[in-house]
Amino acid sequence: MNKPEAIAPARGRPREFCVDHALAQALRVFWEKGYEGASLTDLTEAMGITRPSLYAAFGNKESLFRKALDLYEHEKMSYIADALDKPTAREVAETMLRGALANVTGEGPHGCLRVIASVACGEEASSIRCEIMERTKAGKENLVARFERAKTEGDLPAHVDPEGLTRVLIAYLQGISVQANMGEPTEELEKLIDTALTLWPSA
Amino acid sequence: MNKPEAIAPARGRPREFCVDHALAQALRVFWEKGYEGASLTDLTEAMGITRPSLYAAFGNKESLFRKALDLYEHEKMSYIADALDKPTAREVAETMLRGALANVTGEGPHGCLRVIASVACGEEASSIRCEIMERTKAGKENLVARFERAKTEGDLPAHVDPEGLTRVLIAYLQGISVQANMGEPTEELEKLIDTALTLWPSA
DNA sequence: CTGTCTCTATACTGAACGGTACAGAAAGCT
DNA sequence: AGCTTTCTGTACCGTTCAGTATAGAGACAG
Repeated sequence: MNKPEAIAPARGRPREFCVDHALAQALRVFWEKGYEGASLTDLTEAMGITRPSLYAAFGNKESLFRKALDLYEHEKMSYIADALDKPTAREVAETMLRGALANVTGEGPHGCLRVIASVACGEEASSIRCEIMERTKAGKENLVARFERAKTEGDLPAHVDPEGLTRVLIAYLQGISVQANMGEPTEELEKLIDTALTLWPSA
Repeated sequence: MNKPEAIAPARGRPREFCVDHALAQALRVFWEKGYEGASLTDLTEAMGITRPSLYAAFGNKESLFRKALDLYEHEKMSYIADALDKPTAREVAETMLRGALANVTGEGPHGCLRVIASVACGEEASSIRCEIMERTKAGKENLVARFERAKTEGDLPAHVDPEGLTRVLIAYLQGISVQANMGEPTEELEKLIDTALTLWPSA
């Protein structure tokens, strides 16, 4: 659509706000309130811009959300890539769990944007739900492949089902998000993680 | 407030709809859309009554939701009481997990009303969220007590933390709800449960 | 300077929101 | 028959929703 646009030719009146900063503020609002719960008034007030500026810069509410979701995954879910690189399945799981806990109880709203947005969206925003489902499914398949590799490498027992184990791990992550969203303190969720790791299959 | 009202004295024009049936329809709408996602138009259309009738019979939207939540817990979450009566911790867990799966993938919308409503509600409906949090906390404490008993009875190993194990079990349930809500098929979630039971601590 | 381009700000659109006033309809009581 | 009581249906309240038309402000090219 756009050419590489090299260095912006800077024609016309220049924009008075920083797109990246505005997007970061929008992310925070979506994270707190979900997609449908975030009104344009909430968004524009947090972003410090007016509605026409928002529409000119980001298209519409849905495309703004998609950009915010990209930013979220890039900034807040980077622990997933780290986790997949760990040498053993147990370390993969532990890195995922502790990374998720830091994310959902650290700075920013409590809970995972993916879970909040997908559970909260009505049918009018079903394309949002589909988008999140697809991204979640892609992440799941990476984990299944990782645990299958772990089986061949002998750091998971032969009797475990990689698919089931992945769903268990994802359930932990979703449960942590839901409980953090309900305000459970970090220490309580650490107990959850410690117990989950106690249950984790040993080779 | 109301006296026991014995047999209704039946003064004035009688009501033309069945309150229980209307409440059941309201429950279905809240279950599909969450508290804020369910509009009065959605509700009255599904219930087959007009707005003034709804307000006369149920008070307002929030009190209608509370009554619907009562009905939901009584009708759809009865497996919890069954589970707590099982003789071993493993059977408690298995009954909870399979009961929850039947509930969130059976007839009716997919996912647990508690999870949907608590995650989806914005701050204007925070009293709803608080209500759900308290009910969830009460259920959690029952489970902790049950697992502590299981430890004294020797069907849980001494090293497990009942609190952590309860949070793990609740995370399973919440994860099942979130994944069912995303449309995952029953068989996939059975894999989750089977693996979770494989991991469950043995005495 | 004049044009042209792109941004900003005000003010608005029609629709949907939760909630209600009011008038009429249907029952029991006397 | 009235009279009272309670339900029903219509039509509305003010507010908020996502999205936009329009006018003006500010930067560049010529």
